Amino acid sequence: MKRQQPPPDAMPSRILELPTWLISRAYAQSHRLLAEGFATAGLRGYHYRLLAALEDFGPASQAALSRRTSIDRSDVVAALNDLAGHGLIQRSPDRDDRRRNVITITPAGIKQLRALDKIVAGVQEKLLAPLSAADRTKLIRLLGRLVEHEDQP
Amino acid sequence: MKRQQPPPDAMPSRILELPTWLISRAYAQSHRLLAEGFATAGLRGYHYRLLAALEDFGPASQAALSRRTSIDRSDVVAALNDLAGHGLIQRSPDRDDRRRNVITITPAGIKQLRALDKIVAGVQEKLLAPLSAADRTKLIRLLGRLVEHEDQP
DNA sequence: CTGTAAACGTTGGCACCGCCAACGGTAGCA
DNA sequence: TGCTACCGTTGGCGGTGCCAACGTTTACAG
Repeated sequence: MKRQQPPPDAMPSRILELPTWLISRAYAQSHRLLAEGFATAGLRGYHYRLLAALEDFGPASQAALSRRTSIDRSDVVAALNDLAGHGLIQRSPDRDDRRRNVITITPAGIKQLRALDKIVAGVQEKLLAPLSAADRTKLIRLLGRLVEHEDQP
Repeated sequence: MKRQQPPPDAMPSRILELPTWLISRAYAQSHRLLAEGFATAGLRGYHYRLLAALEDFGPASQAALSRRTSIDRSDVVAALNDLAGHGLIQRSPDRDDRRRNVITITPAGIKQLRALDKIVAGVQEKLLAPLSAADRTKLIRLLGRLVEHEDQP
């Protein structure tokens, strides 16, 4: 019985046990799953975040979207260009403040967002598959506490 | 009393509660801390992984290092170039197999690795600061179980 | 023994996410 | 009014992770 894929060599143990390493592995997995899912729609994580923010908060300026999604203003520009290209959002000048664009999600955008929501839910399921419901809750609580303290010096 | 930094707007809740989102936030934090630490030595995560593998397993070919660190062969080339430039490793042709280079960590490399180990340990501490010892153990176990199943179809 | 397959190092490229600097245009405020 | 801040946009950079292709060298099957 021969191994089909060459055996994955062991990493240095000092790294293998690091929390930072485990987190980076978990992130790699979740990123891979999400990217695969989003790619079926020709989109990426940024697009999902933006569409979700638009549905949750309604039409908004690009700067507001940047703040709400934690995506850099310049990256918002590019992602919105993509979304507009797919007809998922609409950009129009703000008549009350000529610095701004008002971004609106289109019906097609809402429809796409629904599909992405399903994909994202499926990814959570796949990612957490090895854990019981109780363990999932525990993990989420623990990660939440790590992340809460994000902006402390 | 005025806010020095503009208030961070809230993200869409559907995203804020996703395990994949929490993991990506945790990764961002740990990556930021590690990058800051490594940068003080002018190095990056790849370099640490390679030095650690060299110390743990002894001199090795680049392909072996690639497998042991899960860094792509082509990226190993570049990272080893950097390390050689800093005098932390030595590249020499393998006389028994002329396809290979033998990579050896230098005394300076070992010394640098010691410093990086300390930095990395400090980052674990900073990252896990919000958690009790028991919670840290729990988190590590849970993440370990997520990551174990990495290569399942 | 010979021809094919595999491994190796290297170059070059691409994607995603995140971040920063600078610009011209606009709005708000002292 | 003039200064400051905000806005959208362009262009760039870095870290991590991939993949394709190449010439060289080794290993293996016939």
